[in-house]
Formats: sequence, C-alpha cells, structure tokens
Amino acid sequence: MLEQVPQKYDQLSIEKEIEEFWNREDMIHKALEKNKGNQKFSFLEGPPTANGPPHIGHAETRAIKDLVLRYKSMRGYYIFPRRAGWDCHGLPVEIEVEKSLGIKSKKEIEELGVEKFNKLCKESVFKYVREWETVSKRLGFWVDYEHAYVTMNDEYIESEWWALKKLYEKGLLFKDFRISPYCPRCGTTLSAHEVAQGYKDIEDYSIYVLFKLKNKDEYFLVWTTTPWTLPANTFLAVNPDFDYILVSSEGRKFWLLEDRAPAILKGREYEVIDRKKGTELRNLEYEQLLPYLMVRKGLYVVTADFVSKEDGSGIVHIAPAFGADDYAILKRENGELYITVSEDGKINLESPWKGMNVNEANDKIIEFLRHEGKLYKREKIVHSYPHCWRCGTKLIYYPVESWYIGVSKKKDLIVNLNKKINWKPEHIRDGRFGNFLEEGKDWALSRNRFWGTPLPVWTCAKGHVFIPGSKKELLDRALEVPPNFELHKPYVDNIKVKCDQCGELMKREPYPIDTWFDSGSAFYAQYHYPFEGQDLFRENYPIDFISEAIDQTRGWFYSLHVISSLLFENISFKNVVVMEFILNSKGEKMSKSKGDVVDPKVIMDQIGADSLRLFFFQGPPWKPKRFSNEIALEYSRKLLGTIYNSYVLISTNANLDKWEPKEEKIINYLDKWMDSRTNQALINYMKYMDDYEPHRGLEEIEKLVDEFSQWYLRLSRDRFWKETVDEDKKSAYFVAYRTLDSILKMLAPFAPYFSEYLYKKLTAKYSIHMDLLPEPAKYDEIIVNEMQNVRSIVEMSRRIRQLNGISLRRPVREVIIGDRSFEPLVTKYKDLLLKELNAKEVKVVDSDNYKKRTYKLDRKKMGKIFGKDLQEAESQMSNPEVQAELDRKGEAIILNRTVTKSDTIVEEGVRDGYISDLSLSIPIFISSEFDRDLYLEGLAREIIRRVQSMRKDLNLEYTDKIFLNLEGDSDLIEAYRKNQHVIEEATLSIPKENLSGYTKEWEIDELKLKVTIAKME
RNA sequence: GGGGCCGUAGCUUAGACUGGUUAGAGCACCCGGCUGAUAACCGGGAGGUCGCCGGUUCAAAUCCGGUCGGCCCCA
Repeated sequence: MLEQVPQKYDQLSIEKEIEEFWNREDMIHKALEKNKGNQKFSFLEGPPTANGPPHIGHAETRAIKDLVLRYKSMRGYYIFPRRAGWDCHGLPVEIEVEKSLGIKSKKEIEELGVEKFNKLCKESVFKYVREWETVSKRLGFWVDYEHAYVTMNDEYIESEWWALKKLYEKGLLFKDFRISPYCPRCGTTLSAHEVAQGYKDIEDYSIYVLFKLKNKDEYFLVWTTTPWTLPANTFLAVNPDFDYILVSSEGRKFWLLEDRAPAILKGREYEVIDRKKGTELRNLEYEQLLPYLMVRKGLYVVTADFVSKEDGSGIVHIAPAFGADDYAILKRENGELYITVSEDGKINLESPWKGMNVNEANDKIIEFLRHEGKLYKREKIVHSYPHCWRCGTKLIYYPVESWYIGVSKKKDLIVNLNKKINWKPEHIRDGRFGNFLEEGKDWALSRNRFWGTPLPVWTCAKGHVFIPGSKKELLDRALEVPPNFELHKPYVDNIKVKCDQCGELMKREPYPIDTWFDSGSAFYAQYHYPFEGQDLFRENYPIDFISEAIDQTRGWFYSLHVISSLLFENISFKNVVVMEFILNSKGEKMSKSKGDVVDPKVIMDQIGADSLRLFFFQGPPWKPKRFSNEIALEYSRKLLGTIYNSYVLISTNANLDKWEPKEEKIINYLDKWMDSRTNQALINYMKYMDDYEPHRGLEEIEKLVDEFSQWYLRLSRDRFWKETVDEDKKSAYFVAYRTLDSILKMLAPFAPYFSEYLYKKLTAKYSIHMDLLPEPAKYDEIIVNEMQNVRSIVEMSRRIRQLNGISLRRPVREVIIGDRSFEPLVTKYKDLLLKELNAKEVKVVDSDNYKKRTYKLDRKKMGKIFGKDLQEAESQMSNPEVQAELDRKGEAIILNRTVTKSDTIVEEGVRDGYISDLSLSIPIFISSEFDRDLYLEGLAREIIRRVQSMRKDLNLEYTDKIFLNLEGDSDLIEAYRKNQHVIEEATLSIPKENLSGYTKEWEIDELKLKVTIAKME
C-alpha cells in the first residue's frame, strides 16, 4: 500500500509533521554520521557573529550551504567537517556591550576596567546563538551545532599565535605607521564602517599657495583644503604623464597643470611661457613654505599617479603624517616622518601656531600666508567630509602605530593561487577579488580596542621582540602568571617577560588583532592545529566548499586566502559560491530604518521553510533577488503542489488495485519513455549540481515534473482506470512509482521537508535523507527524442486548429506530417497521435505536395556578398518571375550575380483544403474539409461535454446512471442518433421521452439544444 | 574618487561570452479549449523604443565608447 495523504496539499502541516519526526529521531546526528568511511567532502562554515538575530540574507547562505551538503551527501560523500562556527571577537560585540552599559568611549571602558568589560563581551557573544540555531534548524541547515568551533577559546587563539609567529619568522609580520581616520577629541581611530557613518557636507576654505623654486624666480601653485598640514610639508607631487605649464600672470611666474589653468586663472590675464611633462619637474627643489620644521630629506618634487585633473592645480602638497598617499611617498623616498600635531589634535611644532587645534590653526595659517604674500587665492568649497559619529568632530588623518602582515611581499603568490579557486560566479575571481589582490596592500592587523585575539608580541625598550608561538612558550618565560589566566586582555598584558638579548623587561604590545584574522584562520585553528588535529587538518585541506555573500570578498574570502597563502603556500578552499543580497519587493535593500526587514523565522511560519528555500534557489545564487511571500509561494505551490497531486492520483489508484511497490517489467512504450526521460533528467541534474549551478538543477526537476504530470500521467489515466490488473497496468504503476521516487530524491536537497514527507508515504522507508540518489542508468535517447517530437506534433496541431478556429472536439479527416523522417515515429505512435490529434488518419507524405514556396535571401550568407546592395537585392528577389525561376531551375540572376537555392531561405505556403502554420519547425497539414459524418461526430462530442458538465452540476457519482432526453436542431438530433452508442457509454445514459428532471439549454455553433437528465434510482 | 554587478512586457526573468530571419518563458489580464488529479493544464491575444546616446557593421538586446539609474565593495 502507498500511504494515503489528505486530498489537499498543506505545506505547513507537512513541515510540522516532519520537524517532529526529525527531532524525535535526532536526525541531524544521523546525517552527520551518514556515509562515514566513504570519500569525504569538506565544508567550512563562515562563522557569523551571533550578537543579533539572523536576517533573511543569513538564511539564504545557510540554505545554499545546506543544499550543497545534502546533495553531496545523497551522492554518497561523507561530509566532514560539517560544523557550525561562531565568530566571537571584535567591535560589533564591544559596541553591543557599550550600548547595554550606556557608555560610548574607550576612556569609559578603561574606567570600568578591561577585565570586567571583556567578561561582559564574552557573555554577550552567545546572546543570540540559540536563536541562530533555532532558525537554522528550522530552515533545515544540518551541521554539527554541538561541536561548533568558537574563535575566542584559548585553543583557537593559540593556533593563531602559532601562525603569527610563523609569519614573523618569515618576515611577514612587522610594525609600521598607518595613516588612519582619527578623532582628535575622542583620541581614537575609527574603522571604515564608523567613518562611513559620519560623512557630512560641509563648507571649507580651499586655498592656492605659492611655493618658490630654489634659486629661481618661479613658483609652484599648490592647492589644499587642510592648511594646518602645510607646516609639515615635505614634498610636492605631480603626475608624471600630465602637461604642466609655466605662466606669467600679474607679475609672477608659476607652474600649474595645463588642464586646470582655465578654471584657476579665469578672469586673469596670463601668458604661457613654458610647458613640461610632470616627469620633467621631478626632483626640482623648492623653498619651504613655512620655515619651522627641520626637514632632513625632502622639499623637492616627486611624481605620483594619484595626482588627478579633477580639482586643485595638479601639484599636490604632501604631508606624510596626514595622508595615506602622502605616507606611501615618504616610504618610497625613504624620508623621515614628522608629526606636527599631537594626539589631542593640537599643533606641537615650535611655531606661531603651537598649541592651537587644527581648525583654529587653519584660519591663522591662511592669515599668515596672506600676510607673507604666499596666498594666491582662497575660495569656499562644499564637500563631503567625515566626522566622528560619536561626537561630531571633524576627523583628521593621523599616523598610528600598527602591526602589519606583509601581503605586498607575497602578492604574486597570492594572486597566482587565486587562479586555482573555482569561483561562482567566475567574474569575482578576476574582478572584485582579483583586483583587490592586485592592489597587494599590507594588512593592518592591530586594533586599538579591547575584545579580541591579543597580538602575541612583547617588546623591550631596545626594540627587541619576543613572539610566543604557544601558550606554553609564553608561560615558560613569564615572570609571573596572573590568576584566571586566559589568552585575552588584560591577562596577557599583565605578563612580563625578560628580554633574552638585553635582559630588559619586555611588555606586550597592547593590541588585539583584526577579527578577520580569527575567522580567516578557521581552516586550521578549528582543529587547534598544530598542537592537535594534525591529521584532520592535512586530510581536509584545502576545504572543498564554502559559500558566503558578496560582502565577504574583502572579508572572509580574503583573510582565508591570504593566511593560507602565506602560511602554507596553497589555497584554503577549492569551490566558493558567492551570493548576492536579498532585496525587498521593490528591489531595494532592506533596512531597519525603512522597517522592511523580514524575519526569516516569521516567514517560515507563514509559508514554510521549503518555500523559502525554493525561493532562494530560483535563478543563480549570485543574482540579487526580490523577496515577497507571494513570489516565494507562487513558485513553491506550483512545483510542490503538482508533485503532491501526482502522488494523490497514483496512490489512490494503486491502492484500489492493491498494488504493492516492487519491480515490474516495463512493457509499455510510454513507460519506457518516462523511465528514459527520468534518467536523462538525473544525469543533467547531477552535472549542474556538481558544477555548483543549483538553479539549473532545479530547472531539470521542474521540467521532469511537468512531463511526468502533464504528459505521462495524463496519458496513463486510462490505463489506471482499467478494471483488471494486467502487465500493462503493473508496468505503469512501477514506472510512476520509480519516477516519483527519483523526483523526490532530486528534490530532497532543495525541499527537505516536502520530499521527506512524500518519500515516507510513497516508500515507507525511514528517511529520504539517509538514502542516496539513484545511479542514473543508460537511457534510450531515441525514445526521448521521439516523444519530444510527438509532443511537439500534438502541441503544434492544437495551435494550428486554434488559429483556424477548429475546435479540438471536432475530428478531422487527416493530419499530414510533411517530413519523411517522421515515418517511423508516426508508425510507432499512431494510436497515441490519432487520439491526441482527434484525427481519423495520420500520414507522412512529402510536404512538397502541400506547399507553395517563397525564396528569400539568406542574409547571414549573402549580406557579405551584396554588402550595401543587400536591400536592393532583396527587393528584386520578391519579383514573382524570379521566384518562379528559382523554383524551376534552382537559380536566378540578381544584380549580376547568380543566386542559387542554397543562398536563400525558403518560406512555404499551404495548399487549399489544408491548414498549417508556416512558422512551425515540423511541417504539419490538417485537412480542413469536413464531410457529414465527421461533422456529426464532432457535434456528438459537444453533446457529451454538455451532458458531463450537467452530471457534475448534480454531483453524481461517476458510476451513477442517468436518463437522457435531447430536443433541438435536427443536426444535433441526427448527431445523437448516429453516435448514440458512444454518447451513452460516455455519459452512462439511456434515452427517455418526456423526461422531467434537470434541464439546461445550450447553444452549439448557433444550433439550439435542450438537454434534460435525471438520475436513475 | 576607484572597482564590481545589474538595467529586456505591469511583475519575476531567459537570451549577451560566439551579432543574423518573428527577443523566449512564468505570474497577472483577456478570449477560447480540455478536464471526475483540478486553486491544475493546453492554445491564442494584448503587453517590449531590450535604460539612454553614439560608434563598428550590410545587420546590434548581443561587440565598442559614453551616459543615466539601481545595488554592492573599497577609499
């Protein structure tokens, strides 16, 4: 028996039933154990920070990860590792805690005490973990939650320390300045994210000043919006490729970018007296603008590509301490860094401005320059400038010490290794990711915060460095170990070490490190490698599959790749699926402020987890998708509802016949076709799934379901109705059963609840997720193509009938297939075709007999030959004489060229007495002349349909018999008499005069018909 | 400011790498048909300046340049 299901498909109650079943059976554990010992497929979870509830984007990445893992699992792979992971450190966590404490600054945290603060961070990390797990499990994301890796554990951190020491030994970990956005009031640097929050349009002075060349009566015209940096000027930069001119204007001679001259010198008289490429200005020395700083190396012109034509004068003032580009030039020129502003934002250089804050100094310096006659021009500009998001102070760029990972030194390795990764979509590899790698920027690792993996670097006053590569290495050298010691601030800070070179006391560099280093270490640190798990690491490196959203390009994907490249000189992941974002129904990003953020938990309660999953899997994962419940439901209801209905049909009939699932001999051509078609779909499906193109895999399922339901089952219905259970019927049951089995297994990774539910009903087996996909058998390609053609012929014929107003109910005398190659097909499928076409005869005849021909130039071919004359040639072609000549002789002369049939495209017309559609790929001709008998037979079918519809009105059982009386036009009465037997059989009726009962009047092709029926008691 | 992706019917989208005869689906709408699986299905209709401008070409949704708009990453 096939277990009966309710007539009505209800996804939510299905999911409820299955969820209980999975929980009861602890199915996640069973899934983790499945295929153990088989070939492995390894997975790495990009650890989320669980300090807020998951949103729909998280649901999407988890759905796609689960999809791939379930699929691989159904192919027999042992999925390992398959663990959850949690990212624990970092600013987001700190900010959550700050919020809960109602504090805002580092100072307040220090007052509270770092030990207490970090303890609160640690507790807050898992605040939402339970909710994450609930939502993930509800979605069907099956990974090991119990053994999740956690980036704040000492073991995990110790692995990172090992890695950092390795990097140091390779010369890839070093200290340098970083020019970073800095709030002088709060005394803190800001992250990019914080900076982005604080952009405001403000009005500033921008000034043009004159730098005098050494030993020459010429000047450089230089533009800046930050006059306070001018005392620290060290270089001037020009673009080597641009043209610069020396102009004489109002008694002074100065250099500027030629392209900017019209804008800057507008309204002034000037004369160009010299012109040079930027590169020719290189190394020219100039006099210091504000002579207060002792510059040992500098005060000459350098070249730089970043100098643009957009604004300014094309000659850029370089103050290395206060700009990232500026600092890069200093490094290149091997200059010295002078910091003319102290950390509180006040000028500390011995000068008239000492002690002023930078804003105040701006005005005073402008004033000073004007006085000195060095100010050429001053104007107001409005520009977008970053401010501190906490206190609103204008940010400055300021040098802070930072530890770096030397990415630039290994750029080539990193870039080349990237080529080995299979990116989905491919363009990320060379585009967004590849371009970023090409920049080869060193990775600023240290952070001026509290809650993070501590940088394992101890230094002494003489600059010697000690880097412990393990906890033990540190504790062995520690002069004293604080109680409750763990690898976090403040405990590590309190450990003092004696320098083994000079004996001085060493102190830890106080920084925690970038959390991206934590998550990017997951591929080795999750095993506590190399202290433990050496085999685990070796066996599962590189990881087979990861997937995250596109924002991780410069985040997790980057940190994994860099760390792996530098430590092991290999890739850390082989395949990566990069997801785009989910947008709201209007195509906008969902945001809290708009209030349109959707909660995946709520959605799943409304439409079901499978519906949500199926929504994600429509179309490539790497395209943004607009979400609404309606869009999601529309799709899932169509696909799942059709499968469900199919099951209802099969199970109802099979149970009536007491058929038990077992292998039967496949004897019917329809069954053979369905079986082959299934295998074909299975092969395509696996190809796409293996290629990480799940949306194409899903399309294969859709197509198969459609053919199964709308063709196979529809045509097989008659076979199911038959009273006897013969070989043919068994064959049908078996194939229907097996096809459904395959469909459900293909569907299982996409819609795990639904497929589990129907699979259990269908097969009475334990769980679809414990089973494997069927190995596709070789399929009969011929039969698949044949049936495709049969379907095409049937569909095309319907179209022809429709276009010519001939209802399918009217039988036609004959259908002609005008292509000899269909001869075997028509012979083989004649019965099916006659029935579906409602024709008395179907024949294959050379279509020549039914065609008229029109020749048109083959543009693809002849366009090259006629060129501009193509249009003229085409108009000559339309001449009937030319047409006749081509038809007769096979060639004609057009514009002095011989055009043969092979140069043309032939269009065909239809012979009288037949109808066709010239545009169809198969030539089909349907006779359009009807004799009396055909006409009456058609009317008889019209009558049957009316009677059936009336039976339905009366809610009759389909075995109920009726009396029938017809009155009306003579044609109809004649049609009834001539086809009485057929009508009676179809409608289970017996004629009766003067019948009283249910009466309805109809009009059939302008003929009137009055039908009366009454149930026979 | 730099980089990436995208823009095709009211909506969701295929096609673009490799230019070619009528730009293909699904939903919704209208007309017709089929039907004891039926909130299903089949056929047809209406609906498209393929974001816009320019270039290459006999021919551009497709290639090239520019531009506008959306989204994202970075500065």
